[in-house]
Amino acid sequence: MTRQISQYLSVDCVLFGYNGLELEVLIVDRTLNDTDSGELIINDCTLTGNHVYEDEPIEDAANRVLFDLTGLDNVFLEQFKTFAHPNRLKKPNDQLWLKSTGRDPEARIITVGFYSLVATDKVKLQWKGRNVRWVPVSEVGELAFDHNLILEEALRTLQTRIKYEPITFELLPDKFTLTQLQNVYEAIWGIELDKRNFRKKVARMKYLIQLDEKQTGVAHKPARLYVFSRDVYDKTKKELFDFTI
Amino acid sequence: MTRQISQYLSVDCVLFGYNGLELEVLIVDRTLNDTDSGELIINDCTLTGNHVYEDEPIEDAANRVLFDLTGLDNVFLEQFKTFAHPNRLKKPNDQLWLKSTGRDPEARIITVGFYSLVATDKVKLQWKGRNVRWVPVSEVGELAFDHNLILEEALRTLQTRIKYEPITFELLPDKFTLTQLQNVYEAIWGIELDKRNFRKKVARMKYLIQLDEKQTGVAHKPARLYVFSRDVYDKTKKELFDFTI
DNA sequence: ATACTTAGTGTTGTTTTTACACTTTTGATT
DNA sequence: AATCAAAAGTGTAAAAACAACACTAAGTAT
Repeated sequence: MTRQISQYLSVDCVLFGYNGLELEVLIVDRTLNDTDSGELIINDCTLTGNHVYEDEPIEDAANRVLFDLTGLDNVFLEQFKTFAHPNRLKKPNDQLWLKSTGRDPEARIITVGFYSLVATDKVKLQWKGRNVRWVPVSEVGELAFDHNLILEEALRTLQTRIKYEPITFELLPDKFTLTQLQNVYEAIWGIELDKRNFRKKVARMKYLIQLDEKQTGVAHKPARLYVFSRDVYDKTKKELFDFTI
Repeated sequence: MTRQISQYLSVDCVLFGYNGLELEVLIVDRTLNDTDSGELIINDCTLTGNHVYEDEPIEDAANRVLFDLTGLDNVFLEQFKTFAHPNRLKKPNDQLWLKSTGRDPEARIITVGFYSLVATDKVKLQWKGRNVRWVPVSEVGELAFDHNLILEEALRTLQTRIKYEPITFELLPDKFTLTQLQNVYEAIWGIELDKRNFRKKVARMKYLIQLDEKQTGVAHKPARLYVFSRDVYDKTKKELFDFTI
């Protein structure tokens, strides 16, 4: 009994990473060869998406995509928007892609957009033999389907969400320095922040725990390392859902 | 040529209103009679949702539901989450509903959740002869399908969103008093706010314009009326996307 | 005239924000 | 051993925002 694939529902995961310098997004190269001539007919880039099995919740499908890619479970993952425009897959190349995977090119395919944050150095990437690579968000070119739109919305969501929720450390190693943390905010917002004010602000966040450890192997004064404590965060969040408008 | 309905895609609109006292949500009573005996077999309540036409963007479908209900165009409307669990419509009553509208009860039906804010006194409600009524959110009982879950998520989204975006006046008449505005926040959050601090805070919001008008027909000191200026808001929003974490 | 009801207002102490520049600590180089 | 390079780490003062708190004003109803 093989598992049935939904013919009209898919998930796309906008997988954000951080290389110490820029915000990156995971891009898949997809090539399609003509079945007869073997000639290359399409060479497109896309976000990492996938089908959903008929009996599979969409959150599970998104997690499956992430697990297949990164080998990681428990990656930060959040649904942000659903894309269902009737013409979203009606460009000629889109239609070829659908046909090549046995889909009905007339069907209205709905995709639920998730975004995800991973520490790029935590993972060894692989995906079904396809070439996947990190691309700085600012250098992403034209993507197939409506994936440029999806990326744009995901980025907007991320930029807003980090104002109110401490999720940026998901892009960093478990132990990180305050400068690294500041760099993440700067990379996501594309602006510079004041170092002293930034540090005063994070000093108030009880869930950022200073360790008795320092950076090693750097050719300058080594920075102190910090970890994020989910326990402390959950506790303070429960105490204080900030109601002031 | 009749317009085709999508067999697997729907929208649900969580329509929030405010009665001057409590936050309310629009609920539809649905009854189903046995085709043979005419006997009432189901009497369920649901949120206001509908099918999506095959050639219709989901935003249009959601706006159509709102227009059919309220006669209003340009109502505040925002997509907040998509519900696609494979078992979301597998309860016995859900299956009866699907059959009664000619749907395949086996199909996996995806619903995109929108929420919407309307000033209840702006609208005369009607919906295809069905009984629709405002119910205080705190008094909503068991709903059919997964609509209790959808309502819960919509409310959570609303509670969060009003912290950062001025959308509360959508629940009020065009001209409103500061007390009314404060009451809306209190109703949505279920807490009380300090009147003086609240007024100091809104005084800083340049997009709340004080009119040279006062309330009439009240048996006490009449309050000044205010309007929301979208122009001013859009301008200040562009100037200041608040980057501080 | 009086009572009732909601509108509207100010102060003080505390916390947060913003703007801004120099010293410290390490490894690398000579 | 001395110097250099590079990033870490730190404080202050003025302005703004926040939090707690109670009385007077202005209109209708009787």
